[in-house]
Amino acid sequence: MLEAACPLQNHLLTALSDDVKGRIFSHLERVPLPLGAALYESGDTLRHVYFPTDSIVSLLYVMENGASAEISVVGNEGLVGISLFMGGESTPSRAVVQSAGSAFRLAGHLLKEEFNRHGEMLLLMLRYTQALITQMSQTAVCNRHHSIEQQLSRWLLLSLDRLPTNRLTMTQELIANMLGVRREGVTDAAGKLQMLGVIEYSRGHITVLDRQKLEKLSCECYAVVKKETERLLPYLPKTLSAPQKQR
Amino acid sequence: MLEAACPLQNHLLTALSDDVKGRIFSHLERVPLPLGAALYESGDTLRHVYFPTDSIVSLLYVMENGASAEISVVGNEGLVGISLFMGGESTPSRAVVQSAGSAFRLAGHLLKEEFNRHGEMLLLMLRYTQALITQMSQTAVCNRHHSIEQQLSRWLLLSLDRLPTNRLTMTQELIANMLGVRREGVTDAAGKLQMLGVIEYSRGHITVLDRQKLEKLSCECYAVVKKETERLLPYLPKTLSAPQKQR
DNA sequence: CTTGATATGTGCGAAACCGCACAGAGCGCC
DNA sequence: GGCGCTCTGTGCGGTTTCGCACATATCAAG
Repeated sequence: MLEAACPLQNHLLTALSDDVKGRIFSHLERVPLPLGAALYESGDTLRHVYFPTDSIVSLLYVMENGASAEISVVGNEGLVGISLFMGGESTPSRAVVQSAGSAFRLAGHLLKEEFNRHGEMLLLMLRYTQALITQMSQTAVCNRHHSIEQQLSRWLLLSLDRLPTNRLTMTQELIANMLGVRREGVTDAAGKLQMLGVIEYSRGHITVLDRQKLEKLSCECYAVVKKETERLLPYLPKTLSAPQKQR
Repeated sequence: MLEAACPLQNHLLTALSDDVKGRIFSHLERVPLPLGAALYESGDTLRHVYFPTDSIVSLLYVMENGASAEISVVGNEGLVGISLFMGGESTPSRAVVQSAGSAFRLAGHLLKEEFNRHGEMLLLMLRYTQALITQMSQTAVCNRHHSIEQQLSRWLLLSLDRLPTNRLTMTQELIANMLGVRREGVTDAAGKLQMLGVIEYSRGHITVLDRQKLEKLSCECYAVVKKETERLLPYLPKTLSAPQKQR
């Protein structure tokens, strides 16, 4: 399991040329990301960007009354902290570790330095940002039009794509917070999926048994985002889940 | 009404230095935007960016079954077509004129040329893009958590901020399409707002009578986006609605 | 094995929203 | 002035989701 310690597990880092890697990689610092940790809070001035390897980070907005909603999700296909190079240095959202693991972080000024060379780093970051925008847009659509069951399916697929296994460590309560719905609603939807033999779960662990069925149960939102992301970032591995996953 | 013909009515264009204006302005082409016109469809390769002056453009996603949802809205504070400089050249969304008026358009290659000088145009575009991201995020949150009445209020405020008057030309049917809800739901909500003396409407025209009340009836989403936009783009006029509007 | 904490299951009434059907109201046009 | 189109109002049953209360199940630690 040394892989988890390799920056190349992050697709964006892999996509960089040797030239850029030479300048950047020695400054990458591996940080463990425990479940629930906040990489930044709403309004925080960012000091680092994070490139997840085997972890997943949720960007979510927390309302005044405490309710929350996930805006987008970032795993080894992306990075956390786009506002650093977009110019704002902060956002009204919160970044929370949804699946424990590691990430490599880079000091903000070093990222900006590389970004301001106006080479491939800039191109890569902007294309990734557009992919992220697509995901956020589709989240808005999904929140408007689709059932909890469809949204849960989409959410499971998003997580699955960013993990090396079929097994998520995640309580229904936490999923409910991400989706911005009641825990009971998630229990219902998960119960149906289990009944259909698509997933299997118990006390904070969910195993996806039939990915194809899950994709059918999900709404079009998942496919739209996936397709657009592959178009925007074609040099990234298609799906890291391509090889058979162990159950 | 010569103002409508001036590029300086667009806040982004105004914010550019004389240097950049000198290079850009002679290539700006004024185009009328009639209600309902589509500046681009899902997947279209963009050829121009549009800087609205007195028009409003909605970015929305149309689902396979025909239902739709507004992702964000662009008026004289922004531009339509960010995917041109973000690198994708297209998006899965659709840009539709929500309020008739004019815009100035610029050929895509000229915008990219200026963008690739890596000067203020780049900084400005990226900051605007971050503001747009905030708006999209908040749309997702709003779709999840808030009532039609709150969302209608927010939507009216967003439109109001981008118009020179208090009067919108807009049927409830169209608003329903934007919000992704039933027309009857909008009728109900609008009826309540009228009852409260906040708005007045008839056959495709809505007049906002009491903006303050409207802000109170709206959810926090409007204020969050507005505040963040002002932070990101401080050189833009605070609110173009500052001077008294005629009724 | 017991206890306690956490995770999940279930039931029930209330609310919001939907889909549909149709009635009325305002406006343009002949 | 009347016809026809569009826009708005209203009612009704059905579904989804919510909020709350509480029951049950699983796991870890003593």
